[in-house]
Amino acid sequence: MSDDPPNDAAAADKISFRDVKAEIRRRIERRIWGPGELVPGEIELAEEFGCARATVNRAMRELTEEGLLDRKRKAGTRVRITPIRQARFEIPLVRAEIESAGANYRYALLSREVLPAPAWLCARLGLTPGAPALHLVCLHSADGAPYQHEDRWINLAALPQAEAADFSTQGPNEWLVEAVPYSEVEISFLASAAPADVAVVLGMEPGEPTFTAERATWWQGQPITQVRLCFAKGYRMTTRY
Amino acid sequence: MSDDPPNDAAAADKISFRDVKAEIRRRIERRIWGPGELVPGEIELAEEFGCARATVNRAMRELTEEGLLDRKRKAGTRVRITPIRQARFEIPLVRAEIESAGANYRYALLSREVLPAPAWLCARLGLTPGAPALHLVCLHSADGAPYQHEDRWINLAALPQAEAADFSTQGPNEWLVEAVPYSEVEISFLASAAPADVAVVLGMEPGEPTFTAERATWWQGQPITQVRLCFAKGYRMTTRY
DNA sequence: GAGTGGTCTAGACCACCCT
DNA sequence: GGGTGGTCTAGACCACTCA
Repeated sequence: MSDDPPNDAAAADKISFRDVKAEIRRRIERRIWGPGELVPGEIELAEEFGCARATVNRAMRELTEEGLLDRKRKAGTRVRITPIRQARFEIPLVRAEIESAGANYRYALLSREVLPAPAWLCARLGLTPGAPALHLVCLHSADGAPYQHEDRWINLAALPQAEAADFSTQGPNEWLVEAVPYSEVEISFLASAAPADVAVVLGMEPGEPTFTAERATWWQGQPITQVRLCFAKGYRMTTRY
Repeated sequence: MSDDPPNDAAAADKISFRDVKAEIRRRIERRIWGPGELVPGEIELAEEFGCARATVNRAMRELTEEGLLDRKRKAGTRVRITPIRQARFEIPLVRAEIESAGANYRYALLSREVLPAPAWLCARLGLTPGAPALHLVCLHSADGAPYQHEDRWINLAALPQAEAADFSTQGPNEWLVEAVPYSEVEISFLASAAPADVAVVLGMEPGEPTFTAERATWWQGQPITQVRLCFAKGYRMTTRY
């Protein structure tokens, strides 16, 4: 009862945009504001909550980003009829993914060759036919168990220094992150049948389903690399929202 | 030459947080500010750009969210050593996904039964054993071709009105979005071998790889539904970032 | 045309946390 | 301890778009 400490929820010091956000979210979830319904304007809400309009604005802006609201000038703000469900996945380096699971990471280079880029790769990345490419095949393991098979092509025209790089101890992924960070990426996830060579390495039967990621990367419009990652049996990509 | 229209890029009216964001991003991409490096403080940048600190703040806050920067009070702002690569996927209703591809959507209910929830389901959702559940199997087609097989369980203890709902023309997904919007979701993606019944429906061989999503849903802490979605051959989930 | 959201500003206070 | 980011405020102007 002494003086009130600034820690508990009851202390109504100043309204944060988080408070506003939470309250608005509550009203949507409890259907106080039903789907498709027009919600009060920023000024009105600012008065109700006793805060500045900017505070309400930030709250509603973030809720819009999260797919709960739909805002239009003049028309006002509405609760989305169908909330946009979106999930965010982090795309970690394999090493980080394995180590953060508390397992021991190991990397092995299975093959390396310099070839003219095959036709499908040129089509995929927009390469000039016959451009020199570095083809790498690698295995990433967790606690000694195969975890991910990596089949990578690097455009040597754009990244000639890759030819001199030593990929026997460092994975191409980590090398590339250092050499060409902040690039533009297209990524796909699919289920594929493990080709024989991949299956052998991952300890599966050929044709068994393998969770697969395909990633193509550009840097300032220039094609850099394309990779197919096949995960060992039982892999799942999970998230909450 | 009359008066200057406010349309072209050269018109330097007022600095937007977008401008600041783009410029900072440019400096990071071009390694003017290298990985791990400390970048100037908000006040300094605000002076450089000739704008308010709040403007710089918003720019840097968003770049932090996008995984390019790392901010700590007192320590200042640094370029992330390894940028966090993250991808955002929208989780659309199948119907929307199919129709937005310009195809004709069709829905069919394959089976429906009320059962006590099986043990695995209770474990997954945290249900009391023996709770009544509605089990639905459906098929979603695009232009007459099978697209997605849906195997769903609904917790009737939480959603008794589901038992009376007519799922012969409307998919459970759409019904649930109306009945229980804004719920909490855990979703996984994996590659699985198509079970015989699924394979038949999707026109695949049993055991063939199928891209699979598993989704569990709660509402205010209460388990609502669990679904396994198997996609037809060739499905990919793609995004750019 | 007018109302709503979108953004910028200038100033202020605070919390956190490195040196 | 002090510097940095985090946030709120009050006011202002603008752009879009609906009626």
